[in-house]
Amino acid sequence: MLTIGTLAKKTGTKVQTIRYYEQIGLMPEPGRTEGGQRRYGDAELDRLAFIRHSRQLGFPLDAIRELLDLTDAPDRPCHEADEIARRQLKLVEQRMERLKVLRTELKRMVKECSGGNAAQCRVLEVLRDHSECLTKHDQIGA
Amino acid sequence: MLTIGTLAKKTGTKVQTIRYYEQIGLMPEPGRTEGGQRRYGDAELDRLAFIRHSRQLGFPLDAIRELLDLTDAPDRPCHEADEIARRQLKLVEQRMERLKVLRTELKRMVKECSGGNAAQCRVLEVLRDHSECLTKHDQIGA
DNA sequence: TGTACATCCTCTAGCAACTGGAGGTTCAAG
DNA sequence: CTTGAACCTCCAGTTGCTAGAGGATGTACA
Repeated sequence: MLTIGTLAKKTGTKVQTIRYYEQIGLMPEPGRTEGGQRRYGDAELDRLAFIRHSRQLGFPLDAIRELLDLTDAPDRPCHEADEIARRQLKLVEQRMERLKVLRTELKRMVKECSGGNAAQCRVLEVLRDHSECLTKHDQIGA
Repeated sequence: MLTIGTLAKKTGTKVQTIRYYEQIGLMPEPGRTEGGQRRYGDAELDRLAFIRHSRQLGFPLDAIRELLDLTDAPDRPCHEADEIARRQLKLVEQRMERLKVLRTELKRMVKECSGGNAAQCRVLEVLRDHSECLTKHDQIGA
């Protein structure tokens, strides 16, 4: 039986995060001691490790929820999990594409900076005037 | 004189976002009509365009605030803006590195999926067991 | 058995950067 | 003068946590 702190350490999660996962129904309500403290078993440890690993791979919690449903129903076809992973892969690739464009633009801005004062600053100038950009970058975020 | 809606259209911003920028002090409080509606001039249009473009390049609002301060003080040295851009460039490059690792892992997962049911699913298996990963990926998010 | 103190509990609020909706007012065209 | 699109304020929600207040519990050691 593990305390929440031990579980946290073993999975590299913060205690509050575990409670948060419980709150949103991603982790089950565990058993409690007489005094009301949570105690976890190996099943919960596995589940949390799964969640954390999926997060590290960038899966959003909703996707993880679906994946967990699949592990709970081992006879359902695999392609659903495959689908989710493919979706995530696509997302990652899209983000990389966008970042590539941004990197190019930023590199150019930094390179052209000749070190005068703000009035002649190329960085500020490029930001001021979108038309100076060599590439289109219309989506926000990264 | 522009209404908030026209300003929004011209800059590709949502109306609410403009009001939000005003609320957090990124945009100035504009003039109002007798009835209390906001009216904007060209200075505000330029400022908002600057903000939006910076956001498209991934700059966080805090950084944009600094950049705006610089454009307001044209005799300050340029290297501050340069610094901010460099910082952003570094961030973008870090994100790309992380995404690259994730992409590799996800690709492998998807490739190994042979299409049985969830019990034999490679995707789920890899997620279950971190030790199967070829690379380390310890940071969450992307 | 007592006590110290690390860890646990719940609850609330905050982060970034918006977005959406309710419920009501104003503006401009016809 | 009416109509209806666009405006107003205020509040709540998004994602995925994180931090803190204020108090209870569990365990090791004397």
